Amino acid sequence: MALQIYNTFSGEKEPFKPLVKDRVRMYVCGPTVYNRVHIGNARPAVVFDTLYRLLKRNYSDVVYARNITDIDDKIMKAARDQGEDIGTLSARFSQAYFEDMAALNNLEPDIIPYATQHLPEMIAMIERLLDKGHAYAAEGHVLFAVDSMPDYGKLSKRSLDDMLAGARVEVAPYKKYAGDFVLWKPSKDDEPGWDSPWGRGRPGWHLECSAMIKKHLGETIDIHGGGRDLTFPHHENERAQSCCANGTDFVRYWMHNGYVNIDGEKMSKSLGNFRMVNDLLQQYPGEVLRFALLSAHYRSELNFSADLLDQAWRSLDTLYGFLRDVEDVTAAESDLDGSAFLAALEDDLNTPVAISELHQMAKELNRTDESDKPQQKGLLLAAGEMLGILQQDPEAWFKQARGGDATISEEEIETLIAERQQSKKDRNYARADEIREELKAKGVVLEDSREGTKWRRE
RNA sequence: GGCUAGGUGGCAGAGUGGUCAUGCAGCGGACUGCAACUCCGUGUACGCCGGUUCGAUUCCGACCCUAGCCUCCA
Repeated sequence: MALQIYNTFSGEKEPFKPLVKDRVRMYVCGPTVYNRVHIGNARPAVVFDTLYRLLKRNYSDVVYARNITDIDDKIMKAARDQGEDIGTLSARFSQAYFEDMAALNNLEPDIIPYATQHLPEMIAMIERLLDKGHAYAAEGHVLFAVDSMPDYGKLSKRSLDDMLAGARVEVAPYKKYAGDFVLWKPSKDDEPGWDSPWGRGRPGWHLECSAMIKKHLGETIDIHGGGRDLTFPHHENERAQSCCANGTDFVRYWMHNGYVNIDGEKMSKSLGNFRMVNDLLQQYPGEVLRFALLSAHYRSELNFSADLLDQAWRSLDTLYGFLRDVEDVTAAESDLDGSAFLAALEDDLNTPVAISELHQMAKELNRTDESDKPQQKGLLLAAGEMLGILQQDPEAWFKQARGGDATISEEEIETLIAERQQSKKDRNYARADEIREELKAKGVVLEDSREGTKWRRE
């Protein structure tokens, strides 16, 4: 079955067809780098990374861009608070972001554009919008005139009247119309700014994505992704800018992931109920976090809890356990073509079902004849790679520290295991059991088998 | 107030007009010196009330509840 994608724009699942055969251009909104990211911010990165892996498998020419917003009022505030230059601050947090994303096994996007490196493109786009009558300058600002675009609001499915009726914000005096949004705003002398035809200032938030997409991916792209909360106003406004400036279709498939919730509430910086990726990484392997994020369909909300992470960890243990049993089997080159696993991913990235299929593949690997194991192992590893999991050495997986620091070293464990082997040989089972208990108390579980004793931390 | 999503077994989470999701946990059994791993077995799940239907968790309507967006936000 061919890839199906739910398109926010149409509100329906649609067959995916790239604009140009075998060529896919995808853009995902990245972070505003003024502090470390939380697990909710990580969700789109993991979801669209998984989609990227699938696209690369199915199409020969895929380009994935994920931006860094490095100019923004929040960055300015954070820099001021810390007596730091905005460039220094944003460089530090973009680096931290890359580290967090790498820990979650996200591949690097092909292009990582920075807003501050695209001021000329943004200014050019504003000029274009002014020329075409879609924008106007007022009091040092340039605003986009939303009523100049007939289908403004179509992406987020709301009418201007509805929005204004429910508006809770004061309307700035320089706006001709309450729904108009800023393309350019003036900077005070002590604020970062760039020279422009409208004076020294800085761009509005939505503009960077429009300008960078046009420059790096073209006027019409295939997929644009991000969190659900970006649908409005960010993506609606991006669409308005790009469609009006370029005069062509902007995005063919809009994709939005659901939120990560805590106790049924959206995780957000303003609510203060967020969990930083970096903090979680002190307690859980990145792979566990990734697995947890993929355990729900990307459009659903995902309730985040310690229980969820523990379940993810146990599930990965089971899968790695099967792989450990076939460590001496060389995996064959296996093709996922026609597999239920692939069909699940191609059905609007149904990762819960894909994971279910992964378990079935692992079971199959476990029960199949020796002669078929290389093939089955290859399949399982290939499927794991599509999801960005199961690529570690199984032994290393089980020996990694759990929940922070290891209280006993590998050498000490090996010594005790050797002593226990001897005790067993001497039929001193009391001592053997004592060692088992001692290790268990230190979070080490022993598994005897014909080949010897294996251990893992838990 | 306007608009948009949802409500599935202890937990997580798919899906479907009529046999089964799946995983984690639990329980029983096999295996094991004891364990662990693994294997086998195991649960009156689909918010509430009506309607359509031979049959609805799945379709339709009302109701209740939850979350989100309308303001920076993945």
